[in-house]
Amino acid sequence: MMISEVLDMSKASSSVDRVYDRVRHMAANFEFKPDERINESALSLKLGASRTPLREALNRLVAEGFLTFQNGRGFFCRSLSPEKIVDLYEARQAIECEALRRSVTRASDEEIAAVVAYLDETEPRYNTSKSTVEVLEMDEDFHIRLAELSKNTELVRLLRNINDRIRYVRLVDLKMILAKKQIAKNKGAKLSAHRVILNALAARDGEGAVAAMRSHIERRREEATEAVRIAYSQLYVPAD
Amino acid sequence: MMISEVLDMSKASSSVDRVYDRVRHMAANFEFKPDERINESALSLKLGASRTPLREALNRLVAEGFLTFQNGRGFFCRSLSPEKIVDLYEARQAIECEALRRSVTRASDEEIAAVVAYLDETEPRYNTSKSTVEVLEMDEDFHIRLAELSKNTELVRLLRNINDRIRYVRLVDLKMILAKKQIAKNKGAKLSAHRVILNALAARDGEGAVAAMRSHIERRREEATEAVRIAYSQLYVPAD
DNA sequence: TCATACAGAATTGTATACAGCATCTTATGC
DNA sequence: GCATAAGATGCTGTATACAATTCTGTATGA
Repeated sequence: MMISEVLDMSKASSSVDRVYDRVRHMAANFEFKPDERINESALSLKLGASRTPLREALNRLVAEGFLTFQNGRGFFCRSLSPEKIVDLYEARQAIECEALRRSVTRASDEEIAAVVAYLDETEPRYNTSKSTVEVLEMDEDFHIRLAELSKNTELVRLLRNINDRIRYVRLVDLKMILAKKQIAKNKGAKLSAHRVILNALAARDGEGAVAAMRSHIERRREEATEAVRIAYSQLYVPAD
Repeated sequence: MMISEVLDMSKASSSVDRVYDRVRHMAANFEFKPDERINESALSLKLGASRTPLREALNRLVAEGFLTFQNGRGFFCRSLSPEKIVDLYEARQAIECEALRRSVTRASDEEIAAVVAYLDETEPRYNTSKSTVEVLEMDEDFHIRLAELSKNTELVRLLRNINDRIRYVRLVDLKMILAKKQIAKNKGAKLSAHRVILNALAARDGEGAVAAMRSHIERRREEATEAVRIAYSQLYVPAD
């Protein structure tokens, strides 16, 4: 038996799965423009699969909120509006605060310590990294690990979905923040928002942790309208 | 031009949509047993459509959490476990409390009054109705109307999804409550939980409203484990 | 100039076919 | 009697075909 056969736990991922991953990534990053109609034949050709598995993937993505569907007219990229993004930020607050509330009683000291260790490890790169994509990935990863402490798989699932749907705007927002050099001001003296949340959780201070999380996300939510405006301008100008 | 053409806004719903509605209903009500494998050919025959639109509908339902999917083995009904149901109740708390928090500043007095009117109208039937299905529908409807006051379509969407996924267990739970005659005790003197939440919202008392909502749902969450046990026994005995 | 109607092209919606797995049955050896 | 292997069966995964619908571009009339 070959080593590759032993290591291959991927269940020989199907055509639908491959197509799904690709299209989801494309939709998340607005490689389809907002409200753009998706041509099934062209896309299936580009992805090297027939329309049948493509349409199955597209249907999944509609249910996940990445695409929309109109009878007889086919699939479209989701629209991009400040209202929609604000809605998602609020949903994120709901999910993450609830998760935190549950984590206070359900997460062991060891599990919390593991997230602290992750924060210790990644924090240096936070302020030095030139890649906004990398920074955002670390940020998302932290929030997911934190949410997982709640032991509630549904909350984690919802958070993953929401994160992926606001990723593009968050990326723009992050660039905006870096451009304004707000990071530099925050560096050093003040504890990072993540650290504050985690300290409160470790101290089993539910109210404090939730309050810190709420205001942490609230800050970004308030920037959403401007971030969407910038996102639009980025989407409709030649790539840099 | 015929009147029917003018009135027909239904866009001649497609085969996928019809199949989707039917299968979603079946899955919500556990007409498929937990973890049961779904035979596509048999089901497509039963629903009068070919496998192609059926599979598109099934893929949507996987993304919505009603079904699961395993590569090469096909589609299965979701499993039914106390842990999963508790997770969903907690997600519901997160969503509904967040919606309430937003409604405090966003709902007009008139909009709140409309929900009060709905409560006034339906409340008499609450304690008299023999149909648990009707009672649950009224309850769900109230919660949706309340959530809509937040003007956050994403929260409403999430709540709809969660409600549909816990409906079967809630129905069992409701029968359990009625059997114990807890309704009779609550009738009269005490304000209904819905009334308390709505009063707090009308008074713009966000903290009070959220606290009332949280404990309202919490009470049901605590019964989830027993309700799931009963649900299981109902599913695996001859229908009454 | 604008609106409308029509024909052709393009695209979607669904059925069907078939290859490839997974599962079940039966047979065989221990 | 039990475990295992081989063959048969049934189901899933995907491609393709074609019907039905929508879209596009052009021509016609007010």
